[in-house]
Amino acid sequence: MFAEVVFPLPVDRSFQYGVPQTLLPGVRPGCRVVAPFGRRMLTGFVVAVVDGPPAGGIELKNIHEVLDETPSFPAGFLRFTKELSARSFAPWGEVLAAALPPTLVPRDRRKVSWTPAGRETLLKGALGKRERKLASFLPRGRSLSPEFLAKKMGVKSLSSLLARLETEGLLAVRTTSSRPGGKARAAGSARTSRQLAFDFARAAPSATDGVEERIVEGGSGSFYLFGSREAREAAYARLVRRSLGVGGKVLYLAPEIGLGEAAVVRMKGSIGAPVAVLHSRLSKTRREGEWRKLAEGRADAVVGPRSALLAPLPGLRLIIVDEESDESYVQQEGQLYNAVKGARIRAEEEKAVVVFGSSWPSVEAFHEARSRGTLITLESERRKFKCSIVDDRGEKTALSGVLKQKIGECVVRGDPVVLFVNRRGYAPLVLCRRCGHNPRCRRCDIALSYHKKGNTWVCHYCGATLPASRKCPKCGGMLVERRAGGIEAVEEELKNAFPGIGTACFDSDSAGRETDRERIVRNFRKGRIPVLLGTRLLACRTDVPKVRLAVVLSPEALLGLSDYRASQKVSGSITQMISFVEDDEAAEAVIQTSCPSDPSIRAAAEGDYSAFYEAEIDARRLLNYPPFTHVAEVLLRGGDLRSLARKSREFVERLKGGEGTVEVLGPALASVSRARGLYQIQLILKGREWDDLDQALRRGLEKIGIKKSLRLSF
DNA sequence: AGCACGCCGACT
DNA sequence: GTCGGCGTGCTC
Repeated sequence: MFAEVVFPLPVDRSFQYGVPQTLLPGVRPGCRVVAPFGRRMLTGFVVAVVDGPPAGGIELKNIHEVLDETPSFPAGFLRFTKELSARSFAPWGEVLAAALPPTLVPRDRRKVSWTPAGRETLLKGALGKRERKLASFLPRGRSLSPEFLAKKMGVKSLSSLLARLETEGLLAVRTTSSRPGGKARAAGSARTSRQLAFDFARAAPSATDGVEERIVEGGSGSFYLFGSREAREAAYARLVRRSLGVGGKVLYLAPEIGLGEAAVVRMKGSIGAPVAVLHSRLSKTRREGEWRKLAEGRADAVVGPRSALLAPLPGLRLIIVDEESDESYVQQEGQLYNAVKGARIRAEEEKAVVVFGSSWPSVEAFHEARSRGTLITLESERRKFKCSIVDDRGEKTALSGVLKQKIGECVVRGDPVVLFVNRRGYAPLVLCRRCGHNPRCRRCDIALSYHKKGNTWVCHYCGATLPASRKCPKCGGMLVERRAGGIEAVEEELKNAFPGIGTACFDSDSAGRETDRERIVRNFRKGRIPVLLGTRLLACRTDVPKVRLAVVLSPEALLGLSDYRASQKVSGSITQMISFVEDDEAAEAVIQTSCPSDPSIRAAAEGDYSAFYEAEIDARRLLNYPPFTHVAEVLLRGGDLRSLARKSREFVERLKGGEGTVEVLGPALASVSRARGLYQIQLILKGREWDDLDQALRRGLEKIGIKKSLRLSF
């Protein structure tokens, strides 16, 4: 018998192993195994078991150990992840590893430390330059990993140095396995679970009857719920209850961690279903606990952000993807898959119903739902609050006079105000008055922003921080901040206009940790902060009480030029931000912008999705963008611009050498041409059929030894 | 990812 | 002239 195994490595293929007699009954698809790979021992996953040896007569190694008594992954989950990995260009093994808590994917870790002999030699000063440098990063008595040390020392590889010192007996290399002693531990104590609870008192619309029917039948299906948050949640409640009623499990995806938690909290009431929560910020042990709870069937539902897509849910019947158009679901740098696409695949492979929902859908999804007849428009009352647009061209200050007056009225009345400023820090650009130079990040091709708090220059791309200076580093001239209000500048202006006013900033600088964020929201709720300022970080919170006045400053700043999704992004963000306003005739939202006549801003202000959709879908049709074509955005990265450029041309050559027509834009330097010390070259591929694009990408990426990230439309 | 093999610059 | 850097390629 032979096993096909995939490993959590950037290697997109499986490897065959022999199965020794002693392990025979235990090796089944979905099991975690330990197997020799090169000269290492790795944890991998059995994806198939076959009788005959593979053709080609390669000498096979044997599986070393089986870690599971019951497979970690059921057959349906394997099918789902295989398809997800193929469609995302992400190695299957990496996807499977991402589906497990890290504690269940043991890895050998090497640590080096000085031996007594090494320490002695070092003290005597009998070692060379290199060795002394190593010693400065590796204190006596410490054990550190070779990778960590190499990074600290700014070297690509330390292997030869370490190997030599080891053979000389000066350095000790210890290999530790994170593998726990025994097999899968016994089921943990059934800690009190969270209660999944929607508000059932609210009369839900019968619009979802068809969906409920499908859930009860137990087939797969896909639907789109279009409507306000309140209307959607009422509908979700019905669907969740129906699904649990027939013994089906529920997967509920929400955009951000904060949102996920808030959603759980809001599901108060009771239907007695234990809910697990999964997100990457949980501690390793918590994550394992929640994972086991689900795998062992002790929880009926899971709530979480994109990563919860891979939660174990035996008997899954319903997947809800709320805020479908949210960017956080999308496959981006460092992220393996698109969670919206993944939800659909999972529903297909595991015979579940997937329900997407939003009050401002992505045009792609809306178009698809409409043409397939799976769009469900939820009845919502006409919104009552007023929304106006203020033109800020010609204003000298960040807050226009009109705006200040409105804020003043609220402050006097004691009504809380929320103000969205989509720019961190104080000034987004610092310029030298004499030579025009502006300080830029050393590792990224972007201007540093000035942050008054801490008096620093910050790179908003890589997070690098430098002490700010008043003088130009180039010519010594005076530096001036370009007055284009960051959140700190707006706060300052507010304090000048309303001396003594209480404010707080909700952004990644002032509210980096979740505890800070909760404290700010709590204080705001209690009325201790009359005006709350926030970036997009605040926009995705759902635990902020509604206000009488919400202000959106410069939403056009979110417009990335040359991005076909810009209108979608801007209008979606505005919709999210103005939803902080109470739905009342006396409440108001104000959008202050330098593009007051932009159609997508206007549509969002008026809450008129169909106006936005009709205009946008026409534009997409005219310019051959999704949903009428498929687009892949490819970002290639490398430290050396020359070889990167050469490789990107090679990539294009290979793309073109096949059947099917694929339009290639680029290669061109990305808008941020250098990030974290790496140059970035961008390509955009368009294809009428997904298959054309898929095959072209496969041809291009084959054996291309290059750092890449993809963003695929679906 | 990590580890081995193979080719060019700064040291004995 | 070697040592030791890192680009390239492979791992059942």
